[in-house]
Amino acid sequence: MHEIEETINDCDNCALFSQCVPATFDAENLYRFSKIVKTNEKRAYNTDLFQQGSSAQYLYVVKSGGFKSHSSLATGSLRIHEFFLPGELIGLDSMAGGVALTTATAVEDSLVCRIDYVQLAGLRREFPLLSDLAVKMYGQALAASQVILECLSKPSAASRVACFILIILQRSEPLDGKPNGVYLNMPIKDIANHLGLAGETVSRAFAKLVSWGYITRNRRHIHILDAEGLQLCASNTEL
Amino acid sequence: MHEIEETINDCDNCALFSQCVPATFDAENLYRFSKIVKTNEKRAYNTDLFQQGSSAQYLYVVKSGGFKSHSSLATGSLRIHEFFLPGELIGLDSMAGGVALTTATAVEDSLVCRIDYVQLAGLRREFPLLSDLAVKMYGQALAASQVILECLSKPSAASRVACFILIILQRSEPLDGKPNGVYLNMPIKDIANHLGLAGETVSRAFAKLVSWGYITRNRRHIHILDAEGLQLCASNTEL
DNA sequence: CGATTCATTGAGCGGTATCAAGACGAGTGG
DNA sequence: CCACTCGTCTTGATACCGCTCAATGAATCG
Repeated sequence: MHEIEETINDCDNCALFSQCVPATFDAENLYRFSKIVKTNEKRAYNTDLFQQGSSAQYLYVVKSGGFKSHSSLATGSLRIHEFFLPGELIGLDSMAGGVALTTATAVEDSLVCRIDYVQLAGLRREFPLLSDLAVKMYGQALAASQVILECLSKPSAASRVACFILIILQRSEPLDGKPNGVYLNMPIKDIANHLGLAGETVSRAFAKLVSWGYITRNRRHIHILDAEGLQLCASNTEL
Repeated sequence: MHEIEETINDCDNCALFSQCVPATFDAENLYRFSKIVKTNEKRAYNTDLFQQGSSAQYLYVVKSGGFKSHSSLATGSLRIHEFFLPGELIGLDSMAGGVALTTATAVEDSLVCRIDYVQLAGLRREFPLLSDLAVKMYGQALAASQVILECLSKPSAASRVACFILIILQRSEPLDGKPNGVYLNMPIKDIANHLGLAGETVSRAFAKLVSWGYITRNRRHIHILDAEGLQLCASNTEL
């Protein structure tokens, strides 16, 4: 058994610990894990975590701030694939291939924890528990992807935006204590791109949701007044 | 070492073997793997592989035919999440939670191979190689999901349909030798639902693609004439 | 052949993209 | 403190596109 003090990171002191990867580890696993994690790397607003096409070496955990993943097509058009909130993993999709499928950019000043792919794979072979955890993480990522997909398939702009708010709310709930507040740390334009809409349409959709009494809004701060109504609006194919 | 003849399935004789899960296994692993696979289960058109909310026990590989996964929301609206072609895995997303997140239904008479989750997890703990394979499979599933997401975020119906054709083409290419032909084994209405469009709109989009000379079409058989043009159309945000 | 399901085609309407102009906030320098 | 500027966001007008509804056409099966 090793002393916690020997660890080179502060996972055991991290506010996100209970939501993070090593939450289920025993002391031995936690120690081994701590050796392959570089915690609290700082990334400034608008800087890239990694770039599309470059060799992917690390899995990241968002500790604070936020990121977006996007890819540019040959035509020059840019599409935003995902947003990453504190506690979420970035780089799962590139772990197998070793090549980054997207570019990840900080939408605000952020802190990340960095895990080496190769060392993680080594640890995974030693600790079956870690293999199960990987399956769980991937399953969650797939489920999250399906939720976004469902959101994208809605025909109405208001439905998509309502759905998007609920998604972010649900994903940010475990960490911030505020059950009815969401802070959208990305520009409206990025949300619009992500949802396959024009920025102006998203703006109007927000205005509708406010006028209907479902939410109040102050710049990027959203407060949910009527979660059920929002849910109804999100699931409604019409409107 | 065990004799191949002892295996209870015919993985070693399967036409899909080179594209399938056990392709990278050595004889020992293949033998062990064969013990937990039930091959060639028959599923008739329109029957469910599993249902949303039920306990998920098996991972499936599509051997022939095809499936769609869909979920029904409280409002009664139904959304089709994914289509599964021969050689692809169904049930990855439900492996961790043990509850089926979607319902999977055969879109034509099909054959599947069934793998028990629990036994697979046991094998995964024994054979590190299998753990790596799981990561690879999940990575592919995530990547596929992102591709679909990109397709959904396109504003134009023609773009979405063109993108969808290319996706199916790319995914069916490794198995059928036909590099420029696609058979869409699902009704147009299902494609429309999946793409967030109306059935009529998809029909018109097909007509456009035909009139522009990108494809020819005979019912559900699609023949690609100009893959580059189709690609251009798919990636074009306008049009 | 009639019955059913699926696919196409047309007419009208509503919603979203587009373009343009204006409002608001934050940061800067006088 | 105020003018200036830049980026982000909002608001308005118009054209286009896809949704809806309804009717027709095509294919499969009993």
